[in-house]
Amino acid sequence: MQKDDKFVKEIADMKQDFPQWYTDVILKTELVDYGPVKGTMVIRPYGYEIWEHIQEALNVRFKATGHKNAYFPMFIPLSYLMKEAEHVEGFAPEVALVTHVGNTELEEKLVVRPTSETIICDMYSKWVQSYRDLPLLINQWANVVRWEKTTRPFLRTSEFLWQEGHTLHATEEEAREETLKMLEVYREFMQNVLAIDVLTGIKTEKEKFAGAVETYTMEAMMLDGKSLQSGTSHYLGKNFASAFEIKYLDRDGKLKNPYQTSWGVSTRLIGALIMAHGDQRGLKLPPRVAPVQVVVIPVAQHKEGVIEKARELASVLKAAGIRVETDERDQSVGWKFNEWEMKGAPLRIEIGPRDIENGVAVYSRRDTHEKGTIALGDIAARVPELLDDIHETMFRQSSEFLRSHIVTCHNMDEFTEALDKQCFVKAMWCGCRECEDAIKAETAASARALPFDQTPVGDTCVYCGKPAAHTVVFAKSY
RNA sequence: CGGGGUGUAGCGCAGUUUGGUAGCGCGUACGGUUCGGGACCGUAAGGCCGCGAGUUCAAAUCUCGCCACUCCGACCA
Repeated sequence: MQKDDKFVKEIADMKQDFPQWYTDVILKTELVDYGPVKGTMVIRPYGYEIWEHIQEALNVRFKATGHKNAYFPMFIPLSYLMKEAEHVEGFAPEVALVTHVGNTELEEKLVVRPTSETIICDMYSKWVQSYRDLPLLINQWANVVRWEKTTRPFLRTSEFLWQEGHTLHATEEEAREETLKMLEVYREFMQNVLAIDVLTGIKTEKEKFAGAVETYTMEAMMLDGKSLQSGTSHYLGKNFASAFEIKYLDRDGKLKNPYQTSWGVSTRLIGALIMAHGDQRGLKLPPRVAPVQVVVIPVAQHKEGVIEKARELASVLKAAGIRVETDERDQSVGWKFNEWEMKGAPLRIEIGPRDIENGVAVYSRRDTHEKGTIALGDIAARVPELLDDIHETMFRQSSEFLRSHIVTCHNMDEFTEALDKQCFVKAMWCGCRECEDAIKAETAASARALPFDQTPVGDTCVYCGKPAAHTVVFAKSY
């Protein structure tokens, strides 16, 4: 009993300092471990399986939109990176350089890819000859390296896993359409797979991708009110195509540069779902990516027939296509309940002598902590329904949390007050870089997105009072 | 790169002020009793006290140097 209180308090303390809670919970639940090289992380099997489910769900969507997967090298000649001016400037400070092989200095230094636009464009320039080769729709799953100064597992690590799509199109219109289409693919994925509602919009000039004409973003709200850029889609125009001399012969017999897009999401998504759904008890994983969707816990498992019944239930569920695990470890049930709640399993099923006698099993939902019983014969039918309902409930909670934490502000007093209350700030902005920088310097909040819905929330810039041009959402971010 | 903090068992820490046998909790292994919300008893294994010099009869402890990690600021999926 005393131990229980101590544990609850321990978790409550974690929640007070949210970043600390985050770090503790992902280490305790064995999602990751720290790598020996500073800023790197080891993704352990439990965490990696979440990534695999994310990959599966995205690949289904990419196939549906006509994209094919491919793979490009990790090493990029330094000269490639230098070809697009803004791109070099943006990435140079954080690229890792390979200068030697053994004792021999390399003729041309190699960068470890921070992103693959350059090497992919180099290949595309060989592949594209005719308008018949367009559109070119390719995605790659890869690791990239960005040597950041401060790191946090999943949210920002020196190396991370991601997916990057790179497409070429004959017309600007089609490329712009592609950019928005992929943003929508991401948004729909966040809603229907990760159960996270997001704010979508356009990045300001200051925040956009180095080398892009326009960057679209989806921002997810973490439980402490901070924003996490969870995915981006860029319209690149001809910036890279002209730098890399990608040319095709059009119907009219003229050589032209195609229009380009790129878009990506990373293992940061795992960080997003932890920080957007977690609670005092630990992780709360959305059912569609949870490595263990249902955990079956035999109660009084030493008694005759209990383990057998638990295994039988699990095999029924497995046959119904559910990821299920029977926890037969020699621990008390209370211990197992707590551990699986901390690890975020969406649904728990308890089966003990009493239940067997009554012909039922007890379930407990991770999202609402609601408990109930299911007749043993209905398990295969009821559990999938419950998992779907858990997903819907989690998304609704996420959506309500986001929508109720966006505050419209007309002056800087309201602005700082809203930030203190851990909210996103919706305000007007004149569009100048000076105001954007000044707001960041004073409040630590950055412009996250110009929402698609540009309904004015005032007519003067919240900072300088000049006539305003944009509705912007500001927030502190990870 | 600027400012703080911490390095002692797998993890979390005490011990350092005032030098004198290397400790506690959790975890691990073995044996037993338990099991409907983090059970208990017993036994055991596990240490370059961050690294290097110095002072001393004697250093986790004092002195000097170095290193690593971490939090807060500037940069970022």
